[in-house]
Parts: sequence; C-alpha cells; structure tokens
Amino acid sequence: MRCDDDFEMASLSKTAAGAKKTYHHGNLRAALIEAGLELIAEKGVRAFTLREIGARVGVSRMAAYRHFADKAKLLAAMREVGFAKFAAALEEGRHKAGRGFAARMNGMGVAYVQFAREYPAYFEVMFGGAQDVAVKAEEKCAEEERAFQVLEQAIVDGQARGEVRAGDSRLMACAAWSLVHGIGALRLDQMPFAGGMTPADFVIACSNLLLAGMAADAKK
Amino acid sequence: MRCDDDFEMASLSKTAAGAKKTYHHGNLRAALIEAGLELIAEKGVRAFTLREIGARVGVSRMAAYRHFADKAKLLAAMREVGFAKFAAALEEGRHKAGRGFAARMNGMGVAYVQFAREYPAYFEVMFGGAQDVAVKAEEKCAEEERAFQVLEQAIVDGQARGEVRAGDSRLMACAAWSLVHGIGALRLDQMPFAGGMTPADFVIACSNLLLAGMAADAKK
DNA sequence: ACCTGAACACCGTTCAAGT
DNA sequence: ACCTGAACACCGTTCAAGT
Repeated sequence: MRCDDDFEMASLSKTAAGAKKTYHHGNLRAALIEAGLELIAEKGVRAFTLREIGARVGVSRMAAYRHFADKAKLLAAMREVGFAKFAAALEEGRHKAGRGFAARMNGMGVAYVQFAREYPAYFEVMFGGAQDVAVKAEEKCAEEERAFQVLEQAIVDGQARGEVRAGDSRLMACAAWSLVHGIGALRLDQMPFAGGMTPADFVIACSNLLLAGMAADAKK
Repeated sequence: MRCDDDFEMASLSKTAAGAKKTYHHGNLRAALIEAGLELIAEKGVRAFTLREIGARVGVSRMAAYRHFADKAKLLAAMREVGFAKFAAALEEGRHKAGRGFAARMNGMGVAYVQFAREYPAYFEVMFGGAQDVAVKAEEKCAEEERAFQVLEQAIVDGQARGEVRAGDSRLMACAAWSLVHGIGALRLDQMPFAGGMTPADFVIACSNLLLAGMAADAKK
C-alpha cells in the first residue's frame, strides 16, 4: 500500500548551490550517506533500509550497490563521516575553552556529550550495536583514532606543564573518554537533577570529579 | 534451502532437572527468553528473529505470540531478566570486596565490566540500541533502578563514614556508573595495554582516578 | 558506467482454523 | 488455552538486462 509510491523521480537538484547535478553524475554516494543519516535520525537504525534510502533519494533500491558492496559498507561510510565530524567537534570544544588543563578537558567533555545529543543518528551509527560482527572487525577507522588522539594529547600537554599527575596518559585518556561516553550513551545528562542543573553543568560536575583525581596534587 | 529444516519437534526435556515438562505446560515463556539470549550471544541482535527462536525451541513461529504481544515485548522481558542478573552481580561484587569505600566501588566496577564481557547478549539487550522508540519509553524497569540503588547506597555509606566528600550522591553515582559503563560498552578493558595489565586491573586503575577525586580529602 | 525489474530467501504480524 | 498454516507487506541481495 505504501510500496508502490513511485513518487517524483525527477527531483534532482537538492545540493546547496541548487545546481542541476543529477545522481548520474557522481553525487549519489554522498546523497545516500546523507539520506541514511536523516532516516536514522527520524526513525532509528531499525528503519535504516536500502529500499527506503533509495526511495528518498529518488533511485531504485539497487542503485546503492553501485557505490557500496552491501548495507554494512554504507554504514561503515557513515561511521567514517561521523567520526570526522566528531573529531572536529572535540577539537572545537577544546579550542573554545580556556587554556588550562581542566578547562580544556571540560570543554571536550561537554562537546562529546553534546554531540551525542545533537547528532543521535551519527552517535548511533558510530557507537551503536548496529554493526554486525563482520563490520566490527574493520571498525578501526582513521578518524576514530584521530578523535582519541585529540583527547590524549591534552593529557600529555597537561603532564608536560605539571598540571597532571605522572602515569600512563593513554590510560587516563581512556578513563576520561569512558566517563563522557557513558554519560552520552546513557543520556544521563538529560535526567532531571537537583538544582535545575543544565546538561553541560552536569557533565562538568562529573568531569571535575575525575579531573580532581587526575590532578598533579591529587592524593595517592 | 535452510528454511525447511523442520528438525526434531519432540525434544522437550531441557530443564535442569530433566523433567519431561513440555512447552505446552507453562515453560514456553522462559524457554523463549533463554533461546533469545542464546541466539543473540551467538549471532548478535541482528539475528534475533521470532522465527529462529521458535525453531530452536521447537514450536512454530507464531507460538511466541501466546506469551508476548510482539517482538519488542519479548526483548523487554529479556531486559528485565538481564537487569535482575546484573543487579545481583553488582551486589556480589560489593560483598566480595573489602569493607572500605574504595574497595567496594572497585569491586562493583570490575563486576560491571565483567558482566559486559561475560554476558554480552544481556548487555546488548539491556543497553544496546535494539529497542525502538516505543520500547525506550517504558525503559525504566524496576530491576534497573535497583542496580543503580546498589551503587548510590555505597556512596551514601561512604559519605556517612567520612570517606567521601560531601555533595550530591546521585551525581557521584552517575559519574561512577558512566565511567564503568563507558569501559564496558567500548570494550576498552580488552585493548592491549602497557605492562600487560589485566582487564580487572585496567578497570581498577580508571576507577581509582575517579575515586581519588571523590575522596573526602580531595582538593577543591 | 550507471541504473533498472524480476526473483529469491528471508523478516514480523494478522487471521482463520485446528486440538 | 494453546498451537498451527497460509497470507500479507515488508526486508537484503543476486542476476540478467537496459541506456
């Protein structure tokens, strides 16, 4: 009943410039990625189907196979785009913050959780269980590693300036990453909190507890 | 080709006692839950289908509808069982640990991550993105709340005994929960670490950083 | 090269029956 | 009550064509 829709196949110009580029000329790939993200944002990963994406873009359900070997490969491409955006968001969070170690870490932490809230579709594709085992193997995309490096570098810098205790910087980066990831994944920042705390304040309050333990003058 | 398997429908006695109870006598519900967990453990949530589960238990693909309104309701039942098991694991982790605040928190943290590793099927059902929006609404099952209470109580106790700094115990519980959840969800404890650190050691090292910041004598 | 329709082996769910 | 088969509207993916 809603299968034979067959709606306007001629709607081609949807680029920002309004250029009349058709999908026959090279932008199908990007259009599929974008449509996939929109679909997930609207209806969740469960609704992510090649047929629906094709319909949204205005091509047959088989067109995607010209650009991606299978559904998993499209998801992997979306992951890559997501991590690039994510790494940029973390870097911006650090840059907009003050110059101190704690300020930078808090800035990145808030950016991390904000990203999860603002782009749930990306977050779901990047960290959700949508990928099957085959995709999990090749999970390590370059942009993911870069995002982690942004965080670890802040800790190394903090140690160099004597603001952070000595020790394995990678371990500390993992701890900081895990903390904010947990908040974002469990959406804890959106729970009602005493004192009408904003989501950002909540993240900073949690982050400060960990930072106090990572400080150069921390006990033990 | 592997559709018409139709293998032995007479395999009924699978209970621990070996009793000859058939699924016609009341244990179909539990059998479906168990088969669902096994299926997810073997092939991931993607492979979780009512048809396959029915085949494993030896009933038609429609039998499940006698006990669950739809697929989501079966998943919700599995969630409930999972959180009960999880809350018990956290409590055991606290009990087996020493009497100090840090020991208890570390014990629960290790138990949390160990649960994620040991029962990935439960963890996936409990926290994964498998649930669609409709299920997310009724997400708050009683056992989940209980698991959180176990953690928060440890912090309240720590404050009462002067081991933990003053402040919102719920916020601190959220921070501790988030930290170990992030480790478990991202499987960070299974990354190769310098010095041949065991998964449990890794969790404790991360946990100690946060605990230092939560201590009564922490700076700031 | 890039796109398509038909076909195949799967899904969840509804419905009308069977015991 | 509890279970079943047939049917319906969906899936991903393969294959043989179309331009």
